[in-house]
Amino acid sequence: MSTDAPAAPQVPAKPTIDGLEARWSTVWEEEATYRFDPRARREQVFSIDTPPPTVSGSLHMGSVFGYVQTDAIARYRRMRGWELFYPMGWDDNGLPTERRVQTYFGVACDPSLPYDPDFTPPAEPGQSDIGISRPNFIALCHQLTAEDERTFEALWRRIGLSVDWSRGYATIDDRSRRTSQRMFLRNLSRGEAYSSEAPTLWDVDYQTAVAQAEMEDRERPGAYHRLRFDDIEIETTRPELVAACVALVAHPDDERFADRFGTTVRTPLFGVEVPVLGHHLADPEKGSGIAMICTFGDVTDVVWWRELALPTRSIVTRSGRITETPPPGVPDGSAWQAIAGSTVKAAQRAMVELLAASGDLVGEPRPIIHPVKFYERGDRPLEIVTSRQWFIHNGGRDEQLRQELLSRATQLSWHPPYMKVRYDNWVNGLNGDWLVSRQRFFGVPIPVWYPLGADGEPDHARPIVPDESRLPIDPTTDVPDGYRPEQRDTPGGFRGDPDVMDTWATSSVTPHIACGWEDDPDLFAATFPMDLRPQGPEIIRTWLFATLLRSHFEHDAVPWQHTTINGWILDPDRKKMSKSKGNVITPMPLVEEFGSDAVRYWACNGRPGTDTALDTGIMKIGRRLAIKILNASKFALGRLGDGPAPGIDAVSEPIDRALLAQLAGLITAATAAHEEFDYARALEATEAFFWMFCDDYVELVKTRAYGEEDPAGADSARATLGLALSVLHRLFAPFLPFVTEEVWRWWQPGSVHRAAWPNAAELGPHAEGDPSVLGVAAEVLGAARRAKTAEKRSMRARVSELKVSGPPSALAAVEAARRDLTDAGGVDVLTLAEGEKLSVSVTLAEEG
RNA sequence: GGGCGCUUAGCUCAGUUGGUUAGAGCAGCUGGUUUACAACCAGCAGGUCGGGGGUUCGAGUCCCUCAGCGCCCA
Repeated sequence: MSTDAPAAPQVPAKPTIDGLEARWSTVWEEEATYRFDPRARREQVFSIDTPPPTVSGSLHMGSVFGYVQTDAIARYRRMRGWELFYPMGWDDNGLPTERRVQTYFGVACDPSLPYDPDFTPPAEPGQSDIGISRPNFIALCHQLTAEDERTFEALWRRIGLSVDWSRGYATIDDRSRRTSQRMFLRNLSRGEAYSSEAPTLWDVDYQTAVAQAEMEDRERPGAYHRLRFDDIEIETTRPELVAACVALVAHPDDERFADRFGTTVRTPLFGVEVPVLGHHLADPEKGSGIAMICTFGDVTDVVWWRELALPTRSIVTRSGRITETPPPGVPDGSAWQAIAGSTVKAAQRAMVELLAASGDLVGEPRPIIHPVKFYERGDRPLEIVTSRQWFIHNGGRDEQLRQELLSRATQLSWHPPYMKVRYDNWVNGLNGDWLVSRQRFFGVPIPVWYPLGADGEPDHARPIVPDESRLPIDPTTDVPDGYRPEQRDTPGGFRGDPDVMDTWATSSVTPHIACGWEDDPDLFAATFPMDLRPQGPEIIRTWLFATLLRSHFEHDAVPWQHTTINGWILDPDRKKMSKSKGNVITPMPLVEEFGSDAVRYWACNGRPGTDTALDTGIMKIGRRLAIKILNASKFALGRLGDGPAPGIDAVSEPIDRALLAQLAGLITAATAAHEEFDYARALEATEAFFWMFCDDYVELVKTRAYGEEDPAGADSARATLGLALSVLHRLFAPFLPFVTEEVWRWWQPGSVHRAAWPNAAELGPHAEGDPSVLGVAAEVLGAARRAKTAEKRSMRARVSELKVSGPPSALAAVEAARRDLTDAGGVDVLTLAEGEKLSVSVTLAEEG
């Protein structure tokens, strides 16, 4: 705060809220209002792990919603005196960017092509994608995300996020790649990361492995086919996998098959001998009670295959086609030739025809609707293929770790608390380790190489890791220490891991990227563990969980103290807003129509964690509120005269003391709400008080504040107006940063956003005073207004007599406010009489 | 199928340990403009708190149950 002597207010003749965004965001940038002071000590810092927006995603009101709520929290904490560490990152690595680049430019990445330094993308995407090299493709990813990031930053500045823009990062930049790779190597060295050749969920279109967290169920039509294996009939929805069958399985307690366990049967068409086995996961109620196990039809097959130690007969390739040659033990006969090389769908048709012809299909296929697993961004059902992948332990196969992670989450304060259940559900439902490798291009490379034996085969058990000082590296172009570039892919040489990491593997270290883990120890010590992680509910299972996991391993601690989970944004018809539904609404037109403060008002009206409909009606109210603040401030400051407002000692009138007592209650309530991260309640309380202040208090004291007859009474009113205005400006500042900055700078030094949060102690002894006088006076004034309205008279009509009856306390309050009441109500004669309840009778003067 | 949340005025929503006659804004209706604000002001009207049952002196609030909506997980 400045030490300048208070000066007379400088109020523009015709204030407006239009254009405030451009003016003040420029000033904030120049004055570095939101710049983090790195000299701050940890106990002074409030650090926020801001979600890096996916820049390739569409900008919509859902983005604005959560970020504005967090900004209101940040602004409150800053005014409370915390040094805010509030950086913003961009999530640009990963498949969304690849997809966007592909469609935007009409290109496709082909890693087999050489780099073309002269490549320029076509102005318009052509009929078919142009194949380009991996370096060319990545260059286009960088080019497009840079543009997207400029658009996002412009919106965030326009909407008034108090982010320190000097501390930005992108999840693909050097710092993020270094941090992400370093964390991976730490996981690897402690045995928390490992690679394994294993069946994994696989998207046949994107040709990449997919993690459990990226998978979703979709209802799809299918059919049960009843197939004969010798004398046993099984039911399956995937008859095309008969060739991949390795066993039949029934529940061990199922008496129907008691004498068959341990025997074998032959598969139809192929005649492969397979055992009949028992396993508790077989559901006696489902189909005929006995199922075929294939490698691999679904995740249960994988469990059976592993736990029953079955052989592997994979027939589905990474591209989603049946292999050209049959797996070991399966005859290459006419049945095989009918499906070899065809798509899974075509293979199913062919198999059903053959099975029907051979009589092994019993009856007609029975159509059903059943859940099928899809990659969340994919179009075809996931297959399960065997490939070498990297995993990180996550408790899915380790009960002790699972319990540790459940317990770790209890060290976090969840706002609202019930959101923690989603985390618990997720952790309890994990059924395997976290698959972090992806067979994609625009991501953080897995930072390892493999030594090649004399036969040219890689030794995956002994990966070569770089020294941390070399990070970030790209093992497909960088060379491990002790090797020469020519040794790449040669016997006795080395090979770089071609994969990149799951985008969440990098997003899960955003606290480390932002806080400068290992790069800037002082900054890290001042900001980590962070104070707050704000985020959406849909990424509790991914972002929140993975970040907690990494911090658990690396620091044996939670990465933040608090997490706030925002609600969904719904379209005006209360449907979830999402790109796929095509109901997204872009923010900029709304910001332009209503103003940033108004859009922020709407967002801050959404309760923490509560889904909120897009409602321009609320924005209109926000706009009116901002204008009202402008006008009321102009008026009240105008009443202060040519000099500064009188000090608190000038407050003497009971009604003024009552206003300040109520104001003290407001400060206490708003502060308590903010402490609970309940910005919406703080806004609601402040807004309600403000309208009362304008409609009742200001109306009552406006005449007295002129001060022509009673200088002491005028000073009391002016001092109170000044105090109330100062407090209200600050209480509104987290929500309406532009209009509050505007009015604050008419009469106060510095920025309202660096001003001290109001404290009831500022109001001195008045904070403890009797607030009731104002309420009684407002009630009496209301009676006079009602009478005038009932008579269809102007509010300026004179009241010839106002009779108030009521208990002594009420009469004392009316007496204390007598002059303000007669001024504001236009009352000629005010008489008091004792009575049971407060009642008012009004006699209006004759018209004319 | 399991979990979580929601259901209060025509609309959007508050309602914090159970406690006077259930609130706000918007929309509606009736009025009012010379002296901060018509992007304004004053006032009015509008609800068996989703249905049913229970606990209690007392239930929008706690318990059970049913229905509908939404989300997450199978």
